[in-house]
Amino acid sequence: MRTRERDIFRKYLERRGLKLTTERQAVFDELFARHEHVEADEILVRLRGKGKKISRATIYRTLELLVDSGIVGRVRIGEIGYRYERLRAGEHHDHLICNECGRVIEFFEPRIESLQDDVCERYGFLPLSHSHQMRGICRQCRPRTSVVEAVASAERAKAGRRPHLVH
Amino acid sequence: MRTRERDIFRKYLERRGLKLTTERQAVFDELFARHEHVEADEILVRLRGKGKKISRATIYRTLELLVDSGIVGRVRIGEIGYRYERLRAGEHHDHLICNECGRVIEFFEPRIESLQDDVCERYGFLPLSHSHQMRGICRQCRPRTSVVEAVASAERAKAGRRPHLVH
DNA sequence: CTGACTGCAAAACATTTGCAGCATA
DNA sequence: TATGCTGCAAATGTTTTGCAGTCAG
Repeated sequence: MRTRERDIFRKYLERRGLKLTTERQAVFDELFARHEHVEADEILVRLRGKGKKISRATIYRTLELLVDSGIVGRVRIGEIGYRYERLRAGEHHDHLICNECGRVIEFFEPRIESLQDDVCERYGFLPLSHSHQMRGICRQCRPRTSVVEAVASAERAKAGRRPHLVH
Repeated sequence: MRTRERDIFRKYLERRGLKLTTERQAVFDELFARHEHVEADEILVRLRGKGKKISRATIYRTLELLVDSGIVGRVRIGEIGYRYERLRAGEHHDHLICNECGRVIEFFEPRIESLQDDVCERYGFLPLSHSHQMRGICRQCRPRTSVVEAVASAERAKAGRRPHLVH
């Protein structure tokens, strides 16, 4: 399975004379095994856990190729470092990130997308990419989190040098 | 000038038994001297340029206090590190970032803000903060940048490990 | 005076890179 | 077989921290 993306990747490599090595396949598989937002190091740990021998450098190098080939996206979700997510061709989404459990919810709101274009036009700005995310408390965590606690949670997140984005 | 923010900061420090040192004042002044999006290191360089003796560690420690006091915002604008910007009470804005010249344009679109709330409601998500930015080519850089070049610019940015956000 | 602050240098982190040996097309 | 790949370890760049001396309230 995941033949479509695998083909894209394979062709991407072929076209520039690169090789589809076992390591590259392993990273690909790990990333496409389930739909998640993974950190580079998580991939290393998971693969090592499965007994595969691979180095951190190769993970990073492969992730760069995957992102470049367009089938994987790189987003800043935590405060530090990046998360990688598989992309479905032509689709696009932004993120809601829970400060409590770290859950990442994807959303797509066409009216926001179109207003973005309006804004760009207003400033004579040619948009090439955008990044939009909201942080807060997700539905699952809300029942056990009052608004007061939510603010405290934001504080905690800040103190712990985790989440918290400006505004 | 900048009495208002200076007072907020002073009170913020007082309330927690912290001290308003010359170094903290210097960082404050540098940040509020003009309205820009500055990197920690830029502040160091500027202050040193003015003959002030201050260490990088103190800059970072002071920036944390300023952000915490609410009068300064910390945003990810470049690919690496943060930028700091003074905030005006109650105001909020998001950013357009030029891949060519690095210029940062602030924008505020109430309809986007309100749609954000809609999205959150839809997912039962309690929003606490958000981060929204678009990358592309600004008005000043567009005349000398065709669309084809713009894409190339995005590529360059990627290769140079600069700009480029996913999507 | 005393607890808070500073500078320095070292540590921490995520990520990148140089290099010598290894393996895929 | 010839590039391109890999792992390793060292380098990077930003931000944080421990510590001993210094200073604001």
